[in-house]
Amino acid sequence: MSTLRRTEIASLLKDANINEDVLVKGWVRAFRANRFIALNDGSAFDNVQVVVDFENFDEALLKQISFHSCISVKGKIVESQGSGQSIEIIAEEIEVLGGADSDAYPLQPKKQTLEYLREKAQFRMRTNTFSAVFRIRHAIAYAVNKFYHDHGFYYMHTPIITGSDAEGAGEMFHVTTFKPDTAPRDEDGAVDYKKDFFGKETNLTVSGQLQAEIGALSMGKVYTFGPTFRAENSNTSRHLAEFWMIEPEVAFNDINDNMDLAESFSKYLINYILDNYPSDLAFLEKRILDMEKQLPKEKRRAMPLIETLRFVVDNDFERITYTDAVNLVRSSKPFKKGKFEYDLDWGKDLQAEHERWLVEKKFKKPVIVVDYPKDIKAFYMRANEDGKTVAAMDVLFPGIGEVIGGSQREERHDLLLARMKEMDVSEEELSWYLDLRKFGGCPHAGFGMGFERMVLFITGMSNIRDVIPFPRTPGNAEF
RNA sequence: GCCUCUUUAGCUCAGCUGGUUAGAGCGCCGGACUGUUAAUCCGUAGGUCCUAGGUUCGAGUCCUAGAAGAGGCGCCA
Repeated sequence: MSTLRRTEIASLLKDANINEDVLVKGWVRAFRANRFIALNDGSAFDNVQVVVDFENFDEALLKQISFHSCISVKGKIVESQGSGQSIEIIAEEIEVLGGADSDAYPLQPKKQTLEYLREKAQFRMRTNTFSAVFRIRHAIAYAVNKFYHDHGFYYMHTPIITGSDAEGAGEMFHVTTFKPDTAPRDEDGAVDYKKDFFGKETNLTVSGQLQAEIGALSMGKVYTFGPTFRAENSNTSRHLAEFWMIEPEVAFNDINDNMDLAESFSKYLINYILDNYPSDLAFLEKRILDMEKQLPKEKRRAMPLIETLRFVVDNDFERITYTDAVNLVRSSKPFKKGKFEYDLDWGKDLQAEHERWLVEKKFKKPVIVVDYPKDIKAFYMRANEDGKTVAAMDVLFPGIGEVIGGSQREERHDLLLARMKEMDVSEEELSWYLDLRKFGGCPHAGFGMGFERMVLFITGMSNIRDVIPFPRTPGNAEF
C-alpha cells in the first residue's frame, strides 16, 4: 500500500474532507449486498461505510471480508448516497490483514446472549454492546481521576499485598510463596510464615482505606483507585472477587461533608458520560428498550437509561437517618401486609428488599442512609453522641443498591482503642493506625465507591461480570 | 453458604399430559442481486436432545447423581 497514513475512524467522522484519499483499518462489522462494508476500529461507536465495486476486486479477496475480519482500506471520501451516514469511502485498494473464517468464528452478526459472549471474552469487545460498555468504563475511570485532580486531591497508591488482616471488610485471599504440601512447619506443626517471602502472613487487600487515612492526615485530600479482592463466596450479579474501588479520604471533613462529596462525585461521573459518550449511551439505551419489549410492564425500567441518568444528576439525593429509614419501612404498606421476606427492627441491618423499596418505590432516586447502629458497622467509624449509632453512610442507587459505603472516622484515640478491644481487633497489628490518633490527629472522613457498580448504573447493564473485561467470581478465573 | 431455574443444530429458541422419520429463525455452504443499514430472495447440509445411571414395551420428555450457566438471598463495594 502507499505511504498514506492511517486515519482513525473517529477523527474521519468528525471532520471529513470530501474527495480526500484516506487509509483506514479496522474490523468488519457487516458486509451488506456484496457492496457495503461497515468498518469499526474502536475509536468511536460509529462505523464508517466502505463502498466496494465488486468488478474492481478479486472475488477471492472479497470472500475473505467476513464478519469481524480485519482489513485495511485505501479509498476516497465521498458524500453518501444512503441515508444511514453522511460520508463513506469508495474503496480503491483492500488488504485483508486478518481473516475470520465464518464457519469457525464463534460470533455472528446477530443477537447473542451476554452469557455466551462472556465465555468468548477474547472477542466480545468487538461487539457494539461491549465496546460501548468498555469505552464508558474507560471514560468513568478517567473522570474519576479528573474529578479528584481538579479538586486538589492526590492520587495515592495503597498496597495490593497487605500484612494486615484486620481491615474487617471480608474474607481475604492469602498470598504466599509456599506450596500447600511443602510449607515449612514450626515446632507445633503450624505453617511457619516467618520463613515465607515477607516473613509474615500476607493477603490481598480488601480496602485501601486504612492506608489512605495516612495520606489524608498528612496531605489533606487523597484518594485511592485500585483493585480490591474479596474471597467471599458471593454468587450474585453485583459481586466480584476482584473489583476496583475508589476511596477518597479527607482531613477535616465530617459526615455531612462526606455525603456532599459522595453526591457531587457521583453526579460528576454521570455528567461526564452524558456529555462525552452520547452515541454509546443511546445504543445501550436502545438495546435495553428492545430487550424489555418482551418483559411484562412491571419488570421494565421505570425510565429509559439516559432519562434515569439525567434524573439522578438533576435531583438532590435523599438523605435520611437509619432510624428514620427503619420507621419508614415499618410503616410502609408492603411491611404491614407482610410482603417483605425479612422482618426489620431497630438494630438490624436493612435488607436488600428494604433498601430497594426506599430507593425505587418511596423516593425513586439515590438515597443516602446515615447514622447506623454501631453494632452492625466497622470498628473505625466515629461514635455519635447518642452512644448507639456511628457516623456511617451508605449511598443506595436504583436497581443496584449500595454503590458507596463510608463514614466519618473515629479520631479520638481512647474511643477507638476501646472499640477495637470490644470488637477483638488486634491492637499490635494496627498500632500505626492508632498512632494517627496519638500524634497530630484530626476529624476526617471518607468512603469507598464500587467502580464496577457505578459502571453498571451508568451503562444500564444488569450483570457486573459484563462491565469488567475479565470477571473473577467464585469458581471462575478464565483468561 | 442457602434456595430456584436452565442445558435440544454453529447461535437464539420451540418441542403439550412419555409414542415411532427432531422443528423454526439466524449463521454456514451453493446460487441470484450494484444503494445496503441485523440487506433481501431461492436451495443444500448440519443434532451422542449436557454427562452417567435408573424407571418403562418405549425417554428430548419421568427419577437420581454429577457438570456448566443464570436468577434470588446472605456478606458487601
